[in-house]
Amino acid sequence: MELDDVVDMFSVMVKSRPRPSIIDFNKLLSSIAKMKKHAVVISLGEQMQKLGIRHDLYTYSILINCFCRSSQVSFALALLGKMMKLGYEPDIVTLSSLLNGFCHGKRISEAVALVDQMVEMGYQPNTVTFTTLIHGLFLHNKASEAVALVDRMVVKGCQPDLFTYGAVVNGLCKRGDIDLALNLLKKMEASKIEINIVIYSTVIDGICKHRHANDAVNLFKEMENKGIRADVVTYNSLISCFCNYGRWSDASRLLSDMIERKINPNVVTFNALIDAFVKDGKLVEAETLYVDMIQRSIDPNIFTYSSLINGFCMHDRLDEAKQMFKLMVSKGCFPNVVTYSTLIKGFCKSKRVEEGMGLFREMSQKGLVGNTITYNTLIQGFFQARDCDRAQKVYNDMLSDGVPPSIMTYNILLDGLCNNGRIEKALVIFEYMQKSGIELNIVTYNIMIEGMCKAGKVEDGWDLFCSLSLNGVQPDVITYNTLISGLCNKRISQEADALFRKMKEDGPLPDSGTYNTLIRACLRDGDKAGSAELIKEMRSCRFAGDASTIIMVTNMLHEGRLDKSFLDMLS
DNA sequence: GTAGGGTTAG
Repeated sequence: MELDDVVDMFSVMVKSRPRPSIIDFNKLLSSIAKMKKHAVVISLGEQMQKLGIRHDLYTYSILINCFCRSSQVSFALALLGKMMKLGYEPDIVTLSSLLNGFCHGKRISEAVALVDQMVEMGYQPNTVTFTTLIHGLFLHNKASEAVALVDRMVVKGCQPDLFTYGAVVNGLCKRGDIDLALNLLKKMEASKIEINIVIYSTVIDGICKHRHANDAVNLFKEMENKGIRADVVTYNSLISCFCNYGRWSDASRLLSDMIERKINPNVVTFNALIDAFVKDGKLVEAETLYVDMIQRSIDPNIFTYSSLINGFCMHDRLDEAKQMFKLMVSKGCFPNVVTYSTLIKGFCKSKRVEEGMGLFREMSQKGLVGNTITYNTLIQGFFQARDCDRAQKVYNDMLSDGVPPSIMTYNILLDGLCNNGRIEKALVIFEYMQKSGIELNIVTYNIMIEGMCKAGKVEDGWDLFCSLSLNGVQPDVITYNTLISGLCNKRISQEADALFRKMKEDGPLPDSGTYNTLIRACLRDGDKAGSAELIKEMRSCRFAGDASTIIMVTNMLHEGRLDKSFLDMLS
């Protein structure tokens, strides 16, 4: 039955005489609660009150549960007080509802206290009570308390059931505590609780995400040897895991394996494969799978379309991306903020930021709210189009729309300003960031060091580099390369060499960029021996001359300033 | 007639 029908029935019941019993009203409220329409239940409860239809213990219990489910624990508590005044003693069910409310709100300490109070008041907590609290503890990142509670409930004579183990296993796997989860599987076997496929799939998925894929396959085999048959979800976890590691043949072997076993792949299976192919630049394969899934009568959904749109955008095939966008709408599958952001990014990357902005307005008109990523994309788009003012305006809009900037937002701002010759403005923002305790990452510093070097302020870049360790940030290869390049361009070769030595002593490994920058600097200085030395070292690290170095050497060759052996050395 | 959990994909 639909919600409307049930509500209609309520009005009929209210008018009919004699009035139906409170039990009938409770049944009706309960059915609405099962549809998760908690607000409706609450409002019908109020109407009953006004019409003089007295609540009983069950009515209160249902209403308290609905208040808790809709994050209005304080109202639930008020109702509990009211019902107790009327002489109704709450039972374990009502109190467990309340417990659930505390757990889902930010009141985990009250949840813990409630269970203690229940015991003091002579209630015997059951598996539902404990499971609810365990779930709450995981929600609040208190995994060890949750695990300890499983043991404590056993001590209190309450055997964990499948629900309890499900909650714990899931909580542990999400955190990557795989060993603890595996221990629990053993415990379940010892206490003769049948481990079902969902529990196994949970653990297999956890291993996929936090351990080696082969370990997941081993558990998969172990499970099947015990006579528990994998289902599509189990396969989906493994397939997406293999895809993430680029193990295409393993993934497709699993796909044919499941088809052969008549475990039908579903939309999730195909989405995992399509998305992974797209991200790896294999758009043709992704499109083939898309055709394949349609042939199997599996309907693409918003994930499928968004992945394919992303694929077209990555290859700058914006017309096809837009076509796919229109297609999904025509199929009744409506784009969300991710779909729009993907498309907006495609347009921005293609220097068509105005069209990106148009899409942003379109999505806002449809009631979709841009998130941090959406705004970041547009800000970056305007900077790339050298329109600092519009970029700045989008940033201001972001703040006034209440969307929180991330460190990525700031990095985009700093980078955009630096690249558009507005280093002074970037410095103001950078100082603001330092003062307001925003956690800067190495990318932030790299942007500023590069900006300073480009603006001819290599000394400032050097100072900033020296401040890194004070701020607890490790320089990476880009930091070194940027500063080395800045020093070379300023013809401060000795400092550049010193930095290169420091890098080799206690920094990240030099890469091709490091060597090429130094080699070009040597050549500019006319230091043939030094550059030959560096080239030798670079080659021994299996790097080769890059385009700018080769062009430079070729030019010098033509000018007769170098002999041909130099070019040969480079590659 | 009232309470709890768990798996996959952007």
